[in-house]
Amino acid sequence: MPPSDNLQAARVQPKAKYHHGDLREALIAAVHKLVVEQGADAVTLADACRLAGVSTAAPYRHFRDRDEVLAEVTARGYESLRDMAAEAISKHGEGSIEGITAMGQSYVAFAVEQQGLFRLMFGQNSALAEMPLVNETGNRCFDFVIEQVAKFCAVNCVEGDANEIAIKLWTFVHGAASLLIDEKYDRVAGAIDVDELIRSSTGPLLGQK
Amino acid sequence: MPPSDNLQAARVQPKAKYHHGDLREALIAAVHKLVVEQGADAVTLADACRLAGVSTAAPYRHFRDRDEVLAEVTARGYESLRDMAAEAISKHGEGSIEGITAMGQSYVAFAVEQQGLFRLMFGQNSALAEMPLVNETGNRCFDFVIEQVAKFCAVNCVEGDANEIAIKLWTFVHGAASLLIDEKYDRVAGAIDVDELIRSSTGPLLGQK
DNA sequence: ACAAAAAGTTAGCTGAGCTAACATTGATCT
DNA sequence: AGATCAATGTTAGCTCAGCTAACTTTTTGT
Repeated sequence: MPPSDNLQAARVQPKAKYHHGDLREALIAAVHKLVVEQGADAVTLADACRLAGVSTAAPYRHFRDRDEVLAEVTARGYESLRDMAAEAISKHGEGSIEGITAMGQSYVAFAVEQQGLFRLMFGQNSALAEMPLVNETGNRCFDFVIEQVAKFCAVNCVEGDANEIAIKLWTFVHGAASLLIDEKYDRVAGAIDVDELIRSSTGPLLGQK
Repeated sequence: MPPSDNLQAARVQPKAKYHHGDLREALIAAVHKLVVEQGADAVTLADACRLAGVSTAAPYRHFRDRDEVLAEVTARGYESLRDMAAEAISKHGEGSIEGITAMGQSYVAFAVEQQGLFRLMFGQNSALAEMPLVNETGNRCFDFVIEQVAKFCAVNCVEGDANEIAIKLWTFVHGAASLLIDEKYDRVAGAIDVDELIRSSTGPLLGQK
């Protein structure tokens, strides 16, 4: 009898032939799903194999090890976060405070919707941190955010170093996202309106009244 | 031949007798050390046993499972963080902005000095999050921080809800600590003076000019 | 059509978490 | 003091995940 039919039943793409077709992508998709659902630590390559309907040795034809799959998932997370930020900006126009605020809110939304992935992207994993793929997509993502805030500062002639202000805003939003998904806010207050928290802090941090 | 003599050599307290004496504390100390050095995910109960000079089955006389040891380490982390905050406040006096700033800086210092522990305290571990020991010490820690900021607000008659302001400050400091230890700041700027970052943001977030 | 490369498989190793059964020791009770 | 018992060690062994080696099947290129 085949082991754990429940997982095999949830197979992303049923495998009729000996060769899967696109196991590499299927594994990335499966690991992404598991990361989002259970957090990276709990993710097992073996479970991903069951989802994809292949043996536990199959991944090693496509990836060096478990970390390499996680790296791919992480990199795509950065790209996705960047896309969300870009969308927020383009909706309100570059250089507008609404755009900056929306970008911050989208950052938090990403963290909430994909907790496990967010933590993977920002957590400690020395192996991942050293991979060029992860670093490059990460840099592209952060650069975009900083760049947008700097543009805002330029347009609005806010005093102070644009880069420094951008970093402050990022710091705040990142703190909000982290504390929110860690459920730490619950300990010191009732339900918190994080969107409002960000809205009311963006101004002061930008040096406005 | 005995396995991994290098770890046995580093044994916290050499075991001469059959009974260790205080294995419970020795294991907590060993796990703490390993958490700080390598991060919680990489910590192995087996390694802790080697440090303490006992067999890998010994811990189960004192702890239900690996998570219960981590819970103890986490709880002590909260206590330690609270102590650092209390020290910062008492050094500058309650209700002073210097005390609030110092508290924020001590928060960051704790994160930097004990990265792995900080991440354990604020990361995702559903099993730990449900343990009363962890929750209670965590609450005591956060309550203290919030309480001090609220006191500051009361003394200085700052407008706005004291609790809300406290949460904003905490958010900012937590974000700074997280991004700093994740080395994300490096990607968008040269060396950052986090102490200065906190100093220059505390005022605006407190609603001051 | 056939050889080579790509991409699967099974079997098996290591090492960690954990349990069960057994051994040793220190504490307690008479 | 000596016997007993609870506490706290140990060894052996189970499961399961990561990973490798050797083998098999399919696809691809000449």
